[in-house]
Amino acid sequence: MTWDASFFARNAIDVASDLVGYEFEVSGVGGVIVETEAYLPNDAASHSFAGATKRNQSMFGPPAYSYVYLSYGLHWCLNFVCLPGSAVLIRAIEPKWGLEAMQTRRRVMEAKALCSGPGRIGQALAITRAHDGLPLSRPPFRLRFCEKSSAITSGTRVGITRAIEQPWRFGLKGSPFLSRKF
DNA sequence: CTATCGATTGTCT
DNA sequence: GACAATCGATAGA
Repeated sequence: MTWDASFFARNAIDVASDLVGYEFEVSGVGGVIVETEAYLPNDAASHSFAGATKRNQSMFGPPAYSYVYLSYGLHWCLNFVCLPGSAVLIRAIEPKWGLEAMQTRRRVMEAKALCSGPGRIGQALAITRAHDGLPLSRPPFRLRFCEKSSAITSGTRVGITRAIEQPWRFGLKGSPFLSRKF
């Protein structure tokens, strides 16, 4: 079982929910996606809300591509593009491959602190502007379906000031690698 | 444990 | 000039 571009050519809410449990890696470093958030067109908290700009152009490109942006001037965050103007933010990963590389890049040893947050993932997987607008189906990325190991939960999104009530954050129930509890 | 605050820079008003 | 899809350190309960 695997995925294709049509998997992402859907409502970002459905994609965000379905992505939890997938395995993802960048140049051999990664693990299981355990937390995601959906951002939609006409969503006041989405970078695409005010229309296409130089920064968010990837969000308006083809589905199944990456959208990487710099958060607070210092954290690179990774999204998977869905239908035009929508994307799924990858918020937490359960480390599985390349633990040593992650520990070196993050300067932390505990597995729970390596990828539990969008900025931490960016640092652990060495994501930069160079990873923006690339197809998820080809190196350095690798994304593959993985049988769900437990139930999916949902809740409100994190770190935003608008549309804060939307329950568009999804996660693996009970996972110790979440960025926050639900 | 929770709460607060500084860091740092691209982007938009 | 203001602000941001965050993190880590620190102070206090």
